[in-house]
Amino acid sequence: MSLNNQSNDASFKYLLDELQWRGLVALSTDEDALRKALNETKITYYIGFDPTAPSLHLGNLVQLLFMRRLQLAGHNPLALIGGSTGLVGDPRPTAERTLNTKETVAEWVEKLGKQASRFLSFEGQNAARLVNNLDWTAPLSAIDFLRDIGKYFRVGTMLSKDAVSARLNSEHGISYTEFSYQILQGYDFLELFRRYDCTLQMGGSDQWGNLTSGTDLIRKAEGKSVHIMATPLITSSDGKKFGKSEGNAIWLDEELTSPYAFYQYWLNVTDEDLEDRLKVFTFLTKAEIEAVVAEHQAAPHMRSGQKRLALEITTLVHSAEAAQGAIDASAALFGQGDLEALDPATLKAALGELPNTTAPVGTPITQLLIDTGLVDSISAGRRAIKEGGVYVNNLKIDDEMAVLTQLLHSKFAVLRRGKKTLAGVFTA
RNA sequence: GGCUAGUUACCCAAGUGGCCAAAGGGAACUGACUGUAAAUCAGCUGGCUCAGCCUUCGGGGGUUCGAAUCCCUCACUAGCCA
Repeated sequence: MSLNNQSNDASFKYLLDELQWRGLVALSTDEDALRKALNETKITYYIGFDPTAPSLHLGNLVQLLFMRRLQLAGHNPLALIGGSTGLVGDPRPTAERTLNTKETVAEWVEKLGKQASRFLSFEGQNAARLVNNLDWTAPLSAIDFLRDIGKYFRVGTMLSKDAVSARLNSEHGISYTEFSYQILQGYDFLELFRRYDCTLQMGGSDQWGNLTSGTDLIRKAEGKSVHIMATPLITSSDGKKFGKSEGNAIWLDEELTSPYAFYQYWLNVTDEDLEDRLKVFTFLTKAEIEAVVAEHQAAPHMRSGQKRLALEITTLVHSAEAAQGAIDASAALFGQGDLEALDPATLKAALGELPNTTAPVGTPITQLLIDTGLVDSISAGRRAIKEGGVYVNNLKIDDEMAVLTQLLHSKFAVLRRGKKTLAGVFTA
């Protein structure tokens, strides 16, 4: 981690101006009041992360870095892990969520808390604090909940929230459980306001309805006005979903998305999105980003911008060592020279960065494709070969029944599907 | 509680007794072209011991030589009525 090297861009007079320049603020409450609050006082703010998976993903990273920027300006971060909200599930516009068991959610709370902690500083005057909303919702009885909190919520307002109305208008409808979600999130903000004097909640703009439910509740229950800032939904210019590769989410956990795969994801960012990504995901200053973009545009085929972006983020999320490993592996495997020319040590290290398997000579190529996760079934493997999309050591395989024969340095093989999906094979 | 309509592969959606592993579209994947970019064009998308076989059309049961298609039942969803 390199928390110490991070800083905001001193060329901005107001923090909010920098945040806006980075494209992080799509919506907020009273902008002038917020600008003043952020510059003239030190406030306490929070963002919630619900345990809906065993790891945080790139969408969460946007929020974590958003938090970090405020912390760098001296404000006090509260990272909330939704131990209770994760048990309920916020309404997705499409369909009802499947509930996870309490044990699973508890396990994920633990994991997400650890992950989130790496992006914030837990030292100094404005050290970050990790909180879990299960701490204040678990002791609450259903009756107290309905009397003390439910009374502040109007059903008409609740129904009008986008997430709810979208579901009501869909053929899926919405369960009472998910309908209630906004009350829980609103209550979180109130509780954090009472406990920590937390006066700002941030989140994605798709959470707007849930964010306002908190400010409304605090206004009604405490007669105080508090703030919200919402980031825009990050989109890709090519229409693909942001943060997805081959349909899979990009996770921050290296077990789920290897540093190599993570690095490659960023290296493949399309030119049009480059500048936006640099602003959101790196701590480079405005001047630095302008320079990186200018250099990139002068020679787009060199991909210097993507390389810088990938290096910065991989270092941030994993480590400088992991980033270097990914760079070396990428250079070795995507290099012009033939694989035969690589020395055994470099090759071994590069293959180690990829999904890999160990198998003896004579193993069917289709089996190797499955073992390394390049395809899901034998049929898919055969199909891939038939389509001309499978290579071993850069040689196209055209026989569906082909087996492993050619090795590099008599121990390795580089398996490739398509242009850039690679895997390694070691022979015992 | 009652009535009506609905539940099809990753998503949307056609199919109302055999010609259905299931039209079409989207998305993904592969190929060509490129810069590990975008756009475009083409191919392809249940599984397997692959000229054949097996499992799929909300769950279970039934009718039939034969069911995604007909009947019963359960679950879920929407709308209307109470």
